[in-house]
Amino acid sequence: MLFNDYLKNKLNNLICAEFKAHSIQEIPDESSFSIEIPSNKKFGDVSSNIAMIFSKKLNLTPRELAGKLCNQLNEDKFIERLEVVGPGFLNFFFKNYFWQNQLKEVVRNLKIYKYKIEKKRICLEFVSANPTGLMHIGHARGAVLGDTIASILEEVGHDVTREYYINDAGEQIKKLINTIIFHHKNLTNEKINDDKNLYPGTYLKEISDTVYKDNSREGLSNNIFEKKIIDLIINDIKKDLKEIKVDHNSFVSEKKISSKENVDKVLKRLKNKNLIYEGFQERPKSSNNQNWKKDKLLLFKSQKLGDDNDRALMKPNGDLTYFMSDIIYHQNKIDKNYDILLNIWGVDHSGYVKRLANALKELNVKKQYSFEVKLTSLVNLLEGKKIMKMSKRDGNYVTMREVVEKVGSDALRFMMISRNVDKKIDFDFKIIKSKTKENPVFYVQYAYARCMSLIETFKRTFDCPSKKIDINDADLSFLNFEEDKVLIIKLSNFFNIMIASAKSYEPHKIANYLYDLAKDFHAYWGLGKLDPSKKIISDNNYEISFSRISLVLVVSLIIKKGLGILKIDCPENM
RNA sequence: GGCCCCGUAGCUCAGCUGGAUAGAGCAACUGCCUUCUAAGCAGUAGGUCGUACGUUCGAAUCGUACCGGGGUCGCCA
Repeated sequence: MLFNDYLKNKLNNLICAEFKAHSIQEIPDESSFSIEIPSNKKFGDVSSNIAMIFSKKLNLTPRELAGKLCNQLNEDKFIERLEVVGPGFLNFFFKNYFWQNQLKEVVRNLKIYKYKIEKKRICLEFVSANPTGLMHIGHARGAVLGDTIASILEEVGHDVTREYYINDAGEQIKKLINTIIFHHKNLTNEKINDDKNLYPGTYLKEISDTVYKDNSREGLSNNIFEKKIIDLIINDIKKDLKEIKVDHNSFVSEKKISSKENVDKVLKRLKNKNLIYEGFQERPKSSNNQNWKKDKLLLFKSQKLGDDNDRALMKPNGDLTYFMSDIIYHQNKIDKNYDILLNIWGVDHSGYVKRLANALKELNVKKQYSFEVKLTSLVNLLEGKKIMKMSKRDGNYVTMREVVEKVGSDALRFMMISRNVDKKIDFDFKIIKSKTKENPVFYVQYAYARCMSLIETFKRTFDCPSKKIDINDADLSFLNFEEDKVLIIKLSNFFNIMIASAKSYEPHKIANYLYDLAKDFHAYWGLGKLDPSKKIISDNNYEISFSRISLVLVVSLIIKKGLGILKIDCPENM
């Protein structure tokens, strides 16, 4: 059993017994106390705050309870030493063979580890870039983040749908179609500028050419013409997503889901809740819509729920607002009985989250579900210290495609999740292309390659080129140095990182862990430089070499597993 | 102005959701290449965790207020 599970069980049982002895009915919450790896070695290999958590309930001081637990644990065959320290910490020092054995546990668990989670059905919506142009670097962040979160959630055992919501309705599509038609009719090569209310850029010119070349516009209904254009763009987006290994298994069309039937259904429910009315709104300050008229329209009583304003559901011309179709879309997900609706949106949608959450809550008072949104911050493209200008005005922004061509999928993916969502990312081409420690992708991959190289050297040295390194054949009792232990503890903590990452929807925890592990491993490797007796492969001692190479093997397995979840390659040599 | 996010070393960021002496990378300085991959390793230096109260055994972490920075407040999506 892995150390965390072992201690958790053990401590939990003891606490349960204490509760019983004190005639306390309730069952102690296993998740309320911690099993952690202290940053300071002095505080043990592992430490727990359990006594401080439960002492009050048991009417003891933390140190008293800790002492009691300590006495009962002292017989444990794996524990070398156990201390009660400070306010009541329990600090565990395990025997070496316990840690040596953990290495085998890690390998065993790599395939079969059962994460302790309650399995949920999760609908994860991400990317959902509008089909009006190619993806840019900001989209890439949402794409990689969403895809990676999905992989992590699946790894720990959830059931995840990766969904792309295609915004194929509304004003922007009209603008798109107008742009396509403009290009076709534009024989004099007139430029698009702001006041034309069209999308700038050469990309849509190409789309226009393709649409009109393949199939004459004649004979196509407006609907089919429109669909053809959107399909072309969506296919380009899909192609780009494939390049960075992002794959959705569900595409939902806004147009389709906003059927009259669905609209009526939602409106009826809102009406029953007395949340809609017909009224007027002031012209918004920021709107540059020249066609704006003060008109009667259907409104949602958002103010009642703490919003600044009531919000439009239907435009005067009968079209749905984005808000309305989004309610329908999310209602649809709730009706499909997902436990969790998780959305990855750009941070510019922040003001919109509460509004939608409120509407959904009102519509689903009795329903169990949770609605969560991760808002991704900006990405700056840098070349050294210089920020590359993203000129949106003329439509010539740096596309994700170009970035991938320059740095590859691995580097892009790693960078995009290396930071918490609410921090901006400086995507520096200079760093990302460098082969140094400063470039985290490289550093981790290099650690893996170094492991592979060591394993090869081991086989060469002991003349067993076809040998398969099996940790069960190794005598791990040679792994007695403090440095061995540090690495082993790190490795046996992998599954805890995974679950923490899944719980908080934060892939950067895994990225950071892998960087840390790589660092520890490189340090381990470096020991041989300072002290030849600590070389991983010592020419004259097969047994010691074999045990150390087993440790190296597990490092490589964990890196491979971790990078695999992040969908990043592990080159065998670099 | 309302709401959301951020403020940790000179710079870019972690900090395991309340734990013990706050950690990495870069930049600076010092060692280590007849090499188990120097594309690397070891070491030195660098901090009033924006400020002030509060919550408790204990706060970078939770709460409130303020200061500073960003985002957002459409009949765009």
